[in-house]
Formats: sequence, structure tokens, C-alpha cells
Amino acid sequence: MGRTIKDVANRAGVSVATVSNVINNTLYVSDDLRSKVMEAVQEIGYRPNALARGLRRGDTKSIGLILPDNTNPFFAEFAKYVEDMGYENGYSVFLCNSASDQTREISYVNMLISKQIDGIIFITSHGGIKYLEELKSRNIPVVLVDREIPLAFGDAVLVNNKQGGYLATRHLIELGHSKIACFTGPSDVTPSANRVIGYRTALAEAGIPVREDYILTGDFLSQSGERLLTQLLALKDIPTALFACNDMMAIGAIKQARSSDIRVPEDLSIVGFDNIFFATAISPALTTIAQPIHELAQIAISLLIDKMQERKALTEGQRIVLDTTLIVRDSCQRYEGNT
Amino acid sequence: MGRTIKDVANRAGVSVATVSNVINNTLYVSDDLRSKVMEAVQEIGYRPNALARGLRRGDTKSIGLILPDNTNPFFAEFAKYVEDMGYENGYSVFLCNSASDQTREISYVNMLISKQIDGIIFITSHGGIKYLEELKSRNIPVVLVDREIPLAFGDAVLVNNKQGGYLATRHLIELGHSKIACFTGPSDVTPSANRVIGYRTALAEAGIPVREDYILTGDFLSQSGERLLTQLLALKDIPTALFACNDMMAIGAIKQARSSDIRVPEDLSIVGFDNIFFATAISPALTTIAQPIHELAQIAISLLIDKMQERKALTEGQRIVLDTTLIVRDSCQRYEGNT
DNA sequence: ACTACCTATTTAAACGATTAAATAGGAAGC
DNA sequence: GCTTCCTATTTAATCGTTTAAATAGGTAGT
Repeated sequence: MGRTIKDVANRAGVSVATVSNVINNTLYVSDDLRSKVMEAVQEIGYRPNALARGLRRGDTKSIGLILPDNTNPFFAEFAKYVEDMGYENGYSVFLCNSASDQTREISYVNMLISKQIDGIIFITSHGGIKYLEELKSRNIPVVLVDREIPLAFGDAVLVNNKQGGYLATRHLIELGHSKIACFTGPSDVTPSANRVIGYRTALAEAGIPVREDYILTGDFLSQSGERLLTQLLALKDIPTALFACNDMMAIGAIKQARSSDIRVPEDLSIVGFDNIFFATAISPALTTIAQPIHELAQIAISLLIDKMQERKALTEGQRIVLDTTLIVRDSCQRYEGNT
Repeated sequence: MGRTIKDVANRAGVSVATVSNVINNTLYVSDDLRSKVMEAVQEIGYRPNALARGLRRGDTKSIGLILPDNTNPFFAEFAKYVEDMGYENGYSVFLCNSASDQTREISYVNMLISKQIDGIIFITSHGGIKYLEELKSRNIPVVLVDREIPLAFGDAVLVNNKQGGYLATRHLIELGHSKIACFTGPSDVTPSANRVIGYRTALAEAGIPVREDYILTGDFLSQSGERLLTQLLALKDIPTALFACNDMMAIGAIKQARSSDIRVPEDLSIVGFDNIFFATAISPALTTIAQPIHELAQIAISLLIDKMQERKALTEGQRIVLDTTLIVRDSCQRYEGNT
């Protein structure tokens, strides 16, 4: 027993067009036929084939969400909001972890194009724009999130990372620190680059020379926070404060500090970035820079939905920048030592 | 300019069948035509339309992943493994958060059916099997994970939750505790129900009477751990130990304990369940029951892939149960008080 | 030289929907 | 009663593939 529109039509004794019109409410259908159709739909448990429908209509009500790693609470939360708002608007979302690997990003973009998704939300880790060009030429809307790349088209929802890095660093300076280290992310990922710029700006403003050996490059994962802290402790002149470019590395650092008998915040003050839930759960609770993640996701998806529903040629994209805020908790302390 | 197989065929001066045969390597095509086709494909940037292909072939290389909340690190990790192995096998995955809401689960199942996914990995929160029946009748493979429901068909990959609950509780008993509370999840979710059974078994075995007022029901979220701990502290006879049915609630409890001036583990020993990454990051590091999450995901997806590729009528499903292990960290202490 | 048989390629029929265009049947106007 | 005009419904084209069946062209066998 099939379950196609034709089966419904046969059973109800009408044409497929009528069934379609009932289902989609596209044309007037008499009450008589309408109820016959609905009955037949129930009886055989008919459910429209979205492939056929999409092929004909030219859309799929599916979107792609490409991000580095859904396991990072920041992205997890973001994904959840996107999925949630997508659901409310009738879209399903493909989860695509790029693992910050460009090849994989490209491969996912191709897969998504092939699957005819209606739009993409993209938290990229790489600067390349070749594949974005292709999306443009196919008129597929894209919203770039969090990580800025020179955009030929598409909207971008960004966080003011420079301001965030500045805020974090200034907080430490105001607490009397001058030996402030920085854990950054891979250099071709703009968010952390900008956070470091903010860091440098704050130091410069305070007349504190930047020490390049205090700036260590990690990969945003907790383990690299551990590793970098060990590296930091091996320096001759150990810093008294640390700005980690994301919370996961900050948490890794705290963890490593604990096992290295470095007390936080007594021996080392730490500021993170992201304000993930676990920043409140660990001990000491992490002082951090909050990204407006809900707003970020909300804006991203509604921009995307707008574009998807317009259906006209894509226009030059918007570029929205959101501010960050400093959240003071227990991982920082006034520096009392001799400077 | 279109980008269909027909455009490729025209440009290469061959029929669409030939193009298709080149692309899919289905029939022999002379080197001459083959290279002409490949060239044309490159030139116009052709990418097969997966809708049309799926419609014709009867599969989509997409699977659905339904789980309560991708924000919970346990599920996040699970999702990541699934996505990863899916990717390696050419499948894309739809992320579906049910928020433990049955209506939403059903609605997602319908959506997925409509989108013609090839299979579903389902971490359900509810016992209903109506929709599973429909999947069966449509011959869509399902793998149930972690949460057992009477399964008419489909495979199930489970964790021995009774054993886990038992292990956790016995650990506390061996440390000398007898007043042991338990934070459980919603009652119609089997994993926590089974964990509680394990808890009761261990108590019974040690001859400790079960106190029903020590068993509190939460919802697996960290906030409910906080709330339940407050509730617990309001009791006349405050327990000295706590078994939380998942790590998130345990973490919530630790957080709340901290702000209630209850020391962990000095005043209260806590065992969690799941062994999420953050169990190691918080302080005190959480003693917990580890679920073999990687294995769980790995088995789930490979069972699913097997079924999807067999393409024959679904057989009675397998039921695989994995064991848990106790991971001792710093959140428990020997009870020295007078019993 | 004619049939027989391959083999490389093409033709055309699906797949399951949507929808523009065609049709049939009634009501209304004269 | 005949045309005209609606309106409810159906017919058939279409979306972009895959693939079974048809075809054409060549080689070999006798």
C-alpha cells in the first residue's frame, strides 16, 4: 500500500489536484470533497513527501548550521536557540560540525547546497570566501556569525570582540595587575584576534608594555587551557593575571592551576570570555565577558528567515555588531604585591 | 543559467543518462565522453539536486537525531559522535531538540518522515509508541538510545542504569554513609527510574531503610539540582550524602551547596551520573558514574547504518546493554559522624 | 554478405508533489 | 433556448534525477 497523494485521491474519489488543494488550502474545495479527502488522508496515514514538494516548489524548509564544535557550551547554546526558533518557524536544521577544519567546512557547504537547503548560518573558522561566492551565485542566503570575514554578500552578526578584550584587560589593570597574560585562539579566526587587539589596546592605554611571551596561542578547547597554563608557569617572570579568549580555556587553566598548586584568584586572576553556563558552576566562579548569545542567535535566524522568505536576489548584507559586558565573579583579585 | 543535469548534458553534447552514468559511475562511458562531461560539470559548477535524486532513488542520506536538549553536555557529546560518524559515512543529521516534550517529539518524527530521512536515532523522554508504529509501517529504521521503551521493533542501545545507580549508592555506603538522598528525573523517563532502582537495591542490600522523603524529583537540569538541594536542606534530618541521577543536577547541587555554606565533601558527599567533561572541571571534581558515551553513540549509529543499508523489511531489533563504571574523584568523603 | 551478438549511448518512464491551463456543468442574462 | 460567464474540478506539464528498455553502430562468425 502506497501513501502518495495519488493513493489519497483514489480512495477519496477525486483528483490529485483536489487533494493538494485541500492539504495546502490553495483553492476552494467544496465541503463534501474536502471532508472525503481529509478522511482518506487519515485512513491511509498520508504524509506529503517533502522531496517531491521541495523539488516542485523550490524550497525545503531546511537550513544548515555550520559551527566548529557543538560540544562547546557556547556553540551548543547557540545551536539550541537556532534550532528552537527554526522549529517555531517550520524549519529543520542540519547540524554541521566543522571541527574548525576548512576542508570539512567546504564539504558541508557542498552537501548543503546539494540538499537544497534554504539558507545557512555559518560560524566559520576560516577566511576563505570561494564557497561563499558559490552560495551567492545560487542565491542562497547566508548569515555569518561571530567570526568576521570579508563578506561579498550575506549578513553578519558579530560581537564587539575588541571591546570585550579591552573590557577584560582593563578590569585586570584596574585591579592593579600589570603582568597580564593572554590565551588566544588560532590566528586566522578573527574573534580571538580582535579580543587580543582589545587586550593590547587596554595595556597600551595604561602604559603597560605588551610582552609577546605572555601571549600564547591555543585552540579554544579546555585542554589547551591546561597546556598553556603549564607553559605560562614555566616562564621566568610568571604573570599575576590571565585573560583567556574563551571560557573553555579559562576553565582548563583553572583546572590546571588547581593541580599545580596555583591558587585562583590569590596567585592568579583569570578572566574568561563567552559567559557559558559553567562559568557559574566552577569554583571559583569565573569572571568573564558575556556575549549576548541569545540575541546573537535570535538576530541571526531572523535575518536568515527574512532573506529566505524574500526570495528575491540577495542584496548587500547587513553587518550587526553587538556589545559585550563584563561579568564580575570570583576569579579575580586585587593585586597587592610589589609591581 | 541553470545548473541541472540537462545543462551539463547540453554543454557536453551528450544525453542526461550519460552524465548520470559518469557522475555515479553506474555504467561504462568512453573516456572521450567522460572527460567532456567532467569538464562541463566543472564549467557550470554543477551539483546534483539531492531532492530529485532522493525522490528517484528512495533515500536521502539524511538521518534524524531526536534528543531532549543538545545543551546538556552528555547529549552534546553524543550528538557530536553521531554527527561525526554520520559525516564519515555520507549522512547529514537533523538536530531535533524535544525539550522532553512529547508533542514536540511527535511533531519532529512527522517532520522527519515527511522529509524522507533514512533513519532515526531517538533519545526519547516518553513512553508512547504510537509514532514508532508508524515508523515501522514505513520501514524506517530507528535506534532507541539510553531510554528504554517497550519496543515493537527497532534496535535499542542502553546503559545498565540499575547497575549504575547501584554502584553509586554502594560507593557511598562503603564510605560509611547511611543517610543518602537521591535526586531523580521525571518519572516517565526510564533511565532515572532505573538508577533509582539501583539506589534502592544498594540500600536494601546494606539493610538501610529507604526514606521516601530523601528521594526528590527534578528534571535533569542544573537549576533543579540547586532547587532540590535547598529542599533537602530544609528537611529535619539532613542527609550526609547524595546520589544525583545526572551530573548536571549534581553540579547544580554543588553550586547551591557552596552558596548555602555546606561544604562538599566534608558536610555532604555527592555522586553524579554521566561523567560529562565538566565533572572534572568543577571543584571538588565530581565522583560520578561514567556512561560509555562514545561507545553508545558508535553502536547506535553503526546499527542504524546497517539497517539503513540493508533496505529489507525490518526485523526484530537488538537490545544492547552497556555497563557503567564508577569514577572516584573528590566529591565524596568517608562519613565519620555518629550514625 | 548476412545474421547474430555486443556495447556504448540515448530515449523515455518513473519518483510524488504543485499548479497553470483546460473542462464541465450551472446560473444568469437576453 | 441560446449564449455568456462563473466556479468547482480535473488534466497534464513540470521540477531534476535515475534507470530500464530501446537503439544504433560495430565486430565477429559462418
